Amino acid sequence: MKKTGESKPTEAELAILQVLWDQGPSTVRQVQDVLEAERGTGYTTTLKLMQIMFEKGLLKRDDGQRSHIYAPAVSRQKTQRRMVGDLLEQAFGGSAHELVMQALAAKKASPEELREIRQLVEHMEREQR
Amino acid sequence: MKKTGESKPTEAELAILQVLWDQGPSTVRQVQDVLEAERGTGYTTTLKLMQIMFEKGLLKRDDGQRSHIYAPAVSRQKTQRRMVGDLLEQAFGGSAHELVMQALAAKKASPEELREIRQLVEHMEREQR
DNA sequence: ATTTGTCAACGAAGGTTTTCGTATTTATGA
DNA sequence: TCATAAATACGAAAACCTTCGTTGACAAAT
Repeated sequence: MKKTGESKPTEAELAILQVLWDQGPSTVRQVQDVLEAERGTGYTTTLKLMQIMFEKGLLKRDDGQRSHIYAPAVSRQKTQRRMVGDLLEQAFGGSAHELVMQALAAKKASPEELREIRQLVEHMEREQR
Repeated sequence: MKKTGESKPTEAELAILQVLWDQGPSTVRQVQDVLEAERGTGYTTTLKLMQIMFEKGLLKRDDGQRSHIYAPAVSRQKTQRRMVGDLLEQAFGGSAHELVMQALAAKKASPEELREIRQLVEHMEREQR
């Protein structure tokens, strides 16, 4: 088993991970440019956060260059799954059914999305025999 | 429009809300008895938290009695919806499809649950015409 | 009336997250 | 070489969350 980032990312950390997941390995500046626009974060704030995340094992980094290149050390999938799992326990008492209901209510899903979701569920039902 | 609790509950606050949603209006002592067993929380800790939640508008209270009676000021549904909505934006970039997938992966849903979810989706698909 | 127990109130401490100011380092080019 | 720009490093402050010790009020039992 591999030992990756244990702690669950905070809100600000998650915003950084999103950028890195979307854009791939990036410098602090590149991440900050996005965050500046999105949330008005200052440069040193982003830098410090990314340094802490590196120490926590949430990010990897290549400091061979003048500007260090940061990359996620945790996968989007695993992080998402963990966060959903936490929410499921904390707010829904483990009822996936309830969570899905609220998710669909929170965001009007498009017909395409609904179809995808239905097919996913059907697939899981078939697999479960 | 009614102006209810704006802020999103923290983890400890959510645990208190759960108890109140489940048991109905309760004294600090009644809430604490549950939390004591669940997370080993001390009495004054629970009290302080509930006082803060009252100030924030997360709880209502009736102080007519010797022991104040606290009740949720926010509904379980709305809170759940808000939290799912936040997670959807923060961690899934708004993709409900992705979220549902991870939710089902995080917790193996039972055949009954899967059936319920499928029927829910089918219902929504029909409604959308 | 005094004691005993329960409760709300208050304040403060410890931890974590987030932000930012300042200093230091490094590359570039005049 | 020196000035400048851009980046990292460092430390500390501000805000928030969580916990708990202590105090005073109140009620019931003695």
